[in-house]
Amino acid sequence: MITAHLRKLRRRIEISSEEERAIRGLVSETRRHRPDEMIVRAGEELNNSLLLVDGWLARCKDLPGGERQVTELHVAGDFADLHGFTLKRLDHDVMTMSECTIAVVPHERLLELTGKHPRLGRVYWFATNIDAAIHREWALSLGQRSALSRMAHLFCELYVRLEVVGQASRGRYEFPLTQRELSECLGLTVVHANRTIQELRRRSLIELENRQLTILDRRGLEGVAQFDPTYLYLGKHVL
Amino acid sequence: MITAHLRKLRRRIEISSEEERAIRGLVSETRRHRPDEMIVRAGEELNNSLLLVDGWLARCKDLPGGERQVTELHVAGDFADLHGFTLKRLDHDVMTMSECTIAVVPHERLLELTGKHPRLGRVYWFATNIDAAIHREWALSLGQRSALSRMAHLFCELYVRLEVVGQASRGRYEFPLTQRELSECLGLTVVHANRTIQELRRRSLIELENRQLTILDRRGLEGVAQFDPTYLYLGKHVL
DNA sequence: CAGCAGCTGTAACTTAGGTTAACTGGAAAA
DNA sequence: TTTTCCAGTTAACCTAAGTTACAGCTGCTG
Repeated sequence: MITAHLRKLRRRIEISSEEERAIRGLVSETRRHRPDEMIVRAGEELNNSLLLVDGWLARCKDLPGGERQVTELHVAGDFADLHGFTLKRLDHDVMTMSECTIAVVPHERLLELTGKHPRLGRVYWFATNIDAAIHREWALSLGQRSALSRMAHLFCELYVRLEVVGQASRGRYEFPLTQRELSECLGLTVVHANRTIQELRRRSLIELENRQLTILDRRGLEGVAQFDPTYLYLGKHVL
Repeated sequence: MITAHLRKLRRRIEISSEEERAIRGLVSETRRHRPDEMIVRAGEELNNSLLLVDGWLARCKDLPGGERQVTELHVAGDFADLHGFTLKRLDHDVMTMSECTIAVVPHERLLELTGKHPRLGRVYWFATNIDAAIHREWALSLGQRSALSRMAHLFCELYVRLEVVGQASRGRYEFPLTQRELSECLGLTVVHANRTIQELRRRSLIELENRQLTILDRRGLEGVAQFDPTYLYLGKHVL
């Protein structure tokens, strides 16, 4: 059920089998959701955090005028709102971008876990800090990279993150977002997002059809993205 | 020495006097820095976190071409790199924006503190999660707000954060950044940042001279910023 | 199986913000 | 003093991205 999550953790730190057992005990129930559902609303009080087992989620922030910015995308193995454990209510919505399977983790269990295993407390603290590092990289993209470079960067980031959980290989992964949703990640209009996809296609860097993304030239794509995965903290880490 | 920090914490959560004593014991030494110094370099191994006692710091991310994005500004009472406690190395530089007084907190002491006081562990986890919430609000600004609204938003955010630590009142605070540095926060060129300041002045929303920012019309400024401080989590919080 | 809704693709035109470059004025060197 | 330097300012011009509008396609659903 939560193998992707453990795989993601183990890509960064050691987890003993006892710790693994404790982590597996976090989940109280699992749920299914249809695409385009809002599963956490900004401001509502939280008693659970949601561990994404399968599918894609987005953290969305909206302006009164309706403009939307996605601040992070989540894939299998990610906690979508682990920060809700300390924040108690979120400053953004969480929406499904595809069919999703979600494991519910009650905050009491997290409290108990981090009490019994202080190291796992630091591990999950670390996990929210990686989310923050991703936010910073997105801010760099939004503030300084061109539309083309920004989109290329997002495709590179997702490739790496999906590969960790075995959902990307041989330059391919399923990319369930519509162009509108993609444009909301990148701070572009749909029309310009479309032009930008065309340009990446024209340069033979990617293919994108039927929700399947194929990276034709990884080097080339990483080049236009100026992609450096250090910010994902993938090396082995001691906590 | 770290009164601003305690004031900031207490604005959000209860801190007992015993906890206060433990927190005061974190600091090993304090240092002074001149403006425009790099005090933490991206990637270097960290054994300390830095608590800003006085002055302004910025978290900077640079592109190979030299473009810089500031991902967060820090003022008195903030930990500049508390996330370094779990990340061990940063994905960004930390630079002084003014003369600064900085208290050094060794990671061993943080480890000891969070071991003895698990609640304070959650408090500091909470603190890094607020930084992430600020990152998200900046991403929303960078992706969706106009230059004018974005700059207004930054001025509003800083007013609230400085007021908490007693460094802003009656619509005024010291703003030590140059227009170049300000432009790097906002993802604008210096020239356009300048035009944008002019426009805020023309609308009688702010004055800015000799590194002093005066907000002439708080309502008006918050209006163009569409500022809602919820993301700063200022209410009382239980952990 | 008609009709609608949502996603994708294009084109024509507009605009916010970028670029380059030049000028000002004050403060620190010299 | 004079010189240098840098933050701030302004202007002229340019371009990446936004806007509006429409057409084609797919997949529902009634």
